[in-house]
Amino acid sequence: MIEDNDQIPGLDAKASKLVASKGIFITAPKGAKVFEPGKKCELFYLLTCGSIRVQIVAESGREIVLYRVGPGAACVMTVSCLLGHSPYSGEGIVEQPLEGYAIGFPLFQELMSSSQGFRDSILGDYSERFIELVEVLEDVAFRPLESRLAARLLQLDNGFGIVPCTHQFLATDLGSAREVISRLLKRWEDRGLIALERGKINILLKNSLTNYKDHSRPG
Amino acid sequence: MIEDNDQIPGLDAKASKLVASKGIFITAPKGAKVFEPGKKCELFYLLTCGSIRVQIVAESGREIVLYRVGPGAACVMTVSCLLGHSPYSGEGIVEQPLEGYAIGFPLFQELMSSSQGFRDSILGDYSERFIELVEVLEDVAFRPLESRLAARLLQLDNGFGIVPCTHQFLATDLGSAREVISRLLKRWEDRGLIALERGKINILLKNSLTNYKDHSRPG
DNA sequence: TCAAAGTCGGTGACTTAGTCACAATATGAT
DNA sequence: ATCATATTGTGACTAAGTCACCGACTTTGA
Repeated sequence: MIEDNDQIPGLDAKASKLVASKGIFITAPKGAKVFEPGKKCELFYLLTCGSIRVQIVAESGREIVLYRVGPGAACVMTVSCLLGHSPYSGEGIVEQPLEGYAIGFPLFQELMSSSQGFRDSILGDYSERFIELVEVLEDVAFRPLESRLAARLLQLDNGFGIVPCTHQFLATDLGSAREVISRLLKRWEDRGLIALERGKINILLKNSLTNYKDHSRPG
Repeated sequence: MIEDNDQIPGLDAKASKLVASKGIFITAPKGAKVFEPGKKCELFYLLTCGSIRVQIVAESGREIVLYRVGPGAACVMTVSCLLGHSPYSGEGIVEQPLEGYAIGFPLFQELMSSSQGFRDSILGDYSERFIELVEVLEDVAFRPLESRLAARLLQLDNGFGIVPCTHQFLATDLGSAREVISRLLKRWEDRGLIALERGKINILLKNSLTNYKDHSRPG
């Protein structure tokens, strides 16, 4: 539970109090499914800690990550579904163990009309997520997979040229298929750019990877 | 110019007056480019008539339509760029000859803080466009082109089984390439589903097209 | 009315990406 | 050690996009 003098990230004192008193305190473990495609949307989430990964899923199992939600940020897909009374089109997976408050539509509306700060933050989140979503679409539709994979590897580099993740993780992250990622990585290994281990990728020639990355887009 | 007793679609009387007095009245012919990738965003548009097609463009020239803006609707990409002070990531093309008002950031903010109706309409537009954008992403990333093409043809059917458009139009609309569309159409023509003419497609077997459409997704 | 320029559609050859069906190997738990 | 599971490797195939053309039709202007 939240202390009296604590605040919920993204809310002012008054709104925090309202949510803490009328909302439902919730927790969820890593991997839990917060919502899924087709399900009706009835609750809005305000996180105090943890994070949720929001993604779309194909029948084939292929996934594309849309954005991630943490404390102080609103899940705009949830807002859209609440406002439009439409079912979810994506799924929300707990990535970091979660704590926060769930509120119903009436309380959500009360916050929207009473708190300028809440309104602004929702609008700001929409604004940012929208730009990002367009970027995801551009990447998926136009940018060569090779370039995106190189960019992601460099991004995930922990500073020592080591990327601790599976091929499946990368495939999901980029909205591709595991086999395709495996083949690209294998080709780079054959050329000496990287070294592959189970669950780990070692970057040997950072500069060459950067070339691949930039070949079709700055990142 | 707008009459005193007219209103700008989507705005209440007071806001209309404000925009009509402080905004710049603009017109643009079909095909005009309202904004383009990389350009700074400084004006917000309120249309009284006409429409704008908002799309992203690849280096190769391939395009994907994100949404269309008409009277009473806000161009959410413009809102995002205004709020985030970021450059446009897509381009806006006039599809139906345009009339309306352009307002600067200060006036936009004044409307946002003074008019509850304006705020609500912006938020509502975000909410709808967001859902639609996710749908576009799902289609482009997961749904077979054949299915999407069939759906679009049936959608464009004027009721007499005639679709008056070029292959290039369909390609742009679906975010594909002209040659690919031409080949799919040719195959359907060989099988007797459609008949092709220059700038026109005749649907012969509606039911078979519906099968293709539904083979991977309801529309 | 004729020719040039532009638009529209067709085609082959090639590359990239995704799908399907497996096999092989590594890891961890019991 | 053995079994279940997770991870990776591979071949064969299909779908989609790219590139480089060509030819056929339309519009326009001299």
